[in-house]
Amino acid sequence: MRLATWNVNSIKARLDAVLAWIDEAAPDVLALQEIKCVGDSFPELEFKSRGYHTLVAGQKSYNGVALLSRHPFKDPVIGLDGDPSDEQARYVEATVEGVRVASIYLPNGNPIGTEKFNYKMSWMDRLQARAKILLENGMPTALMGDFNVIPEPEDCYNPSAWRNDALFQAETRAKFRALCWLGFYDAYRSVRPRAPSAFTFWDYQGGAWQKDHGIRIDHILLSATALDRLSDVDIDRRPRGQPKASDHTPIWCEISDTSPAPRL
DNA sequence: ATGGCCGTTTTGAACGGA
Repeated sequence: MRLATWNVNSIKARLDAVLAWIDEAAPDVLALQEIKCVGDSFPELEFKSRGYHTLVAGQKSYNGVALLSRHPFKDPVIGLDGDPSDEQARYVEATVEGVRVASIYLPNGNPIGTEKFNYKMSWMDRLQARAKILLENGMPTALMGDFNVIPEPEDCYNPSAWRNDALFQAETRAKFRALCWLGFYDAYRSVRPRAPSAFTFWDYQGGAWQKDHGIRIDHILLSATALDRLSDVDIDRRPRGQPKASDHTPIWCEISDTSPAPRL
């Protein structure tokens, strides 16, 4: 089963690019972020005609996440527990073929020292609480999306340029690591621990793409039971180089039906 | 100094992104 995630920065502006990518990459599940539309405006029919079910947590103008799947969804959950007053559409979760999958758009949190950063921190605490429940449920699980976290200095072109950014704060990175200590594994680094320039985002400004001044902030976190079935993972940089691209590019992984044989 | 963006919204300056 192939799982993928992509912050598309408006599904309306990116529809042709997303359709072209799923035709080529053929993911079984694609988690989308920043669809920037309400559920009624989501191009459900275009995906349905390609054999995909859709599950949408929409919001007008900002945020918005969705899941596409070739197989039916079971037990969908829209929204993240822990703050009933939170109206931002940043979380959707469901079971596909016995795997629990989530599409996550974690708050940006800039500038630091403001209510936006506090919101990011409390959102990460809520995600931690949800992740704990998912592990206790015991199903193989993939948390996929735009985490807005640069985990390590190697995950950005110039760490000093990000020192005062919410994406690279010690507190932000510590909460991301807490998810890992809980039992969620960074799929990309599990397979490619020292791959350089493993970026998923390049700013529109300053020729960042042309200079490869990127950051790795889109992640697939796998429970141990899902990691045990991981056979491949990669970042597909090609969509970022297309005209009218999103500032993010997709990352995907392959989960085998059974665990790969031990290499002894 | 070593850059210049993009998508959204009661269409045009403001906001959010990272």
